[in-house]
Amino acid sequence: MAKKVSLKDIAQKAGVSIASVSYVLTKGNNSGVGPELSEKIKKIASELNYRPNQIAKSLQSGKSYSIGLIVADISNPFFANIARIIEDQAKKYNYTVIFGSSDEMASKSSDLITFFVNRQVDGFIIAPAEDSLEQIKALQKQNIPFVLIDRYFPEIDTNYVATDNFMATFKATNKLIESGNSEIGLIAYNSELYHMQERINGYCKAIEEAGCSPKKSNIKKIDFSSLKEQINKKVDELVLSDNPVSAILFATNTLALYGLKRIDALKLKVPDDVSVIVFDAAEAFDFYYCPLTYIKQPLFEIGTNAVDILVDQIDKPNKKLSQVCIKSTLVENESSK
Amino acid sequence: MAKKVSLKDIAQKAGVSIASVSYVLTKGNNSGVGPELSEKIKKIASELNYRPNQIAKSLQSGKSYSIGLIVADISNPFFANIARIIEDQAKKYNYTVIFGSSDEMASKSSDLITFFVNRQVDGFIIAPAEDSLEQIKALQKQNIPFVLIDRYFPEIDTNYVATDNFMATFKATNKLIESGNSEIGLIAYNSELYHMQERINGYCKAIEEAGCSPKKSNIKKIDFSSLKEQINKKVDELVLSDNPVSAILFATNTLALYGLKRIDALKLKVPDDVSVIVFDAAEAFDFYYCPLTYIKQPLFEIGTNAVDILVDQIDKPNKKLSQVCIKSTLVENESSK
DNA sequence: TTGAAAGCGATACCAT
DNA sequence: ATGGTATCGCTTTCAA
Repeated sequence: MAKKVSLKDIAQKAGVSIASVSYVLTKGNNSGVGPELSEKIKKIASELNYRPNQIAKSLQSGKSYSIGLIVADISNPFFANIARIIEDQAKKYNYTVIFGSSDEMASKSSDLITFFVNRQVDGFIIAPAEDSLEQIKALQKQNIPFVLIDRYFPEIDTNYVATDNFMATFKATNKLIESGNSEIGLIAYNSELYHMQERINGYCKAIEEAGCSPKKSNIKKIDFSSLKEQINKKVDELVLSDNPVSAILFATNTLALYGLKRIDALKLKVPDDVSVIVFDAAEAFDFYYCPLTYIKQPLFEIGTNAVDILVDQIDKPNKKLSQVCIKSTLVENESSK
Repeated sequence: MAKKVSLKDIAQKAGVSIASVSYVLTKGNNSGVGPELSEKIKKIASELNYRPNQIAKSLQSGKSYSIGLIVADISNPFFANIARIIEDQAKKYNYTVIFGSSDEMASKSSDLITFFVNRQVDGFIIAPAEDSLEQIKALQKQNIPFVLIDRYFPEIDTNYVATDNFMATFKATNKLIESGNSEIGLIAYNSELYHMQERINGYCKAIEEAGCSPKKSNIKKIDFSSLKEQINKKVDELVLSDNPVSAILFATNTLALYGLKRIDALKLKVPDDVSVIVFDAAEAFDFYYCPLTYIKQPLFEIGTNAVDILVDQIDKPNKKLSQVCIKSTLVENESSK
């Protein structure tokens, strides 16, 4: 790699001090440096195609202008979309985004956080993995700015931006009840994460308000790590039991993707045999024969807010925490009839 | 942010020099430092929870251990999947990935490259945008290591990893011919990018070998920036003309996504009314009523090879260039019958 | 208006 | 075996 041009090179060529060059190049016109000298330096800098070394700047300033984004899996459309929004928003503040996927595993998440802290990121945007509470607390203790997205921990006070998961599934379940479904199944992840708990709670609350009590047998929980192995059995339990459900609410779009495949394989028709509502849209559903009713999360707002809050927190470390909860909307289609 | 622990802090607490601390912490046991002192330093370092400042290391070593990934759009599943593979592979070498989306625009691509160069990335993995040839040449001239993926420029000698686009569409078109289709349409992007040209060439070659000459009216080109505005008209021109095609080859999965929606809207059935082959798989096709024949790109190989080659190039700047072309496979399903 | 020099944190050469 | 010190590129204080 050809050696890079530094302030020193410019200073030598111009026959001035490094300091003067620095002044001109960073402060612009009102640098205190004389106009002719100023011009000369600018000219040489551009001739030499000078590019400031961001690393050196960072070492000196203590700011890297980079943020670490940790999600479950960057290849998951939900997170890929958020990543794009975060990228664009971060660029507005001149921040760079470095990313990592935790695969919902605390150990990977922990490694990533350490890795990124060593690289001196100025802050984090994190969709925290199961059992990562301690890591988040550690971040807090070290006063490293961060914003949680998608999920958060109600027991600790942090910045977060998420949707109102409880209301979202509450409304969705109500919709299914209104459509005349009495037995409604829920397929969720087997997780203590707050967003998942809230989705389950919203479902239960709606059932209760309808005067029933939520049945354990209608709530199926699937392990993150063995989705494909468990989903068929859980779907079967819901729709093939003695008292089968007439509707299913899927707590994420990945669950729905595989769940619907099973429903199709069983030759059951949506919505005639089973009504369906899905949490989150996905391109995959574009071609489903029955247009799906789904809960639409405010991705753009989540992403932009997260960046705004993080950057603000980085600039003003004593700012009070921001906890943003944004409503999702229920997009009604045929599948919930 | 609580001030970070530095070598100096450890040195002070241990009553030794910074140099000794550095030796112990970087060289391990055979550091030349006495065993007792060694232990003492290690103990204090871990007590203080010392984390080396990667920025300082980078400044000193001239290596940032980060690579810039520039794709068209990180939220596009194709690139999101590649990003994940690159992330995992980079981690094996202790590299961090920072990413940016060019939206297929040369201007954005150029900004990103500059931005990342300033941040001292050690190298790039780039899916080059239209008209970005000059930027790539500039990278070359500056001796900055990079590997192109997905597309490359045949007129310049660079590292690249791509699939054999020509063979892929050649075989796909042949398949459609074998299935008895005489008029075959191609929907591609209106782009000079090599991968797109090769996909078009492969199609033409297959038609020629079948003893026909490719008709201009059967080849439809769509602008990147106005896909949704143009696709319906192009599909219509293919299937509703006086001499309609009986099969369509889509040059990317995004084109197919919208093209198939149009075909459905026209009440045409796949494959009875129109046979279809798609370049690349996508979750979106999982639910298409007719299982689609598609060209499966070797994503994993492309991603891992790109990282391997880049890291090798960073370590050995004089190494000769690697140009890797990996076959895609045609996954045959109902839609091409 | 200009510049010398300290310092950011870590490494490595060269003394002792 | 241990440590002083120059160095990476840049910013900023202080002095001239």
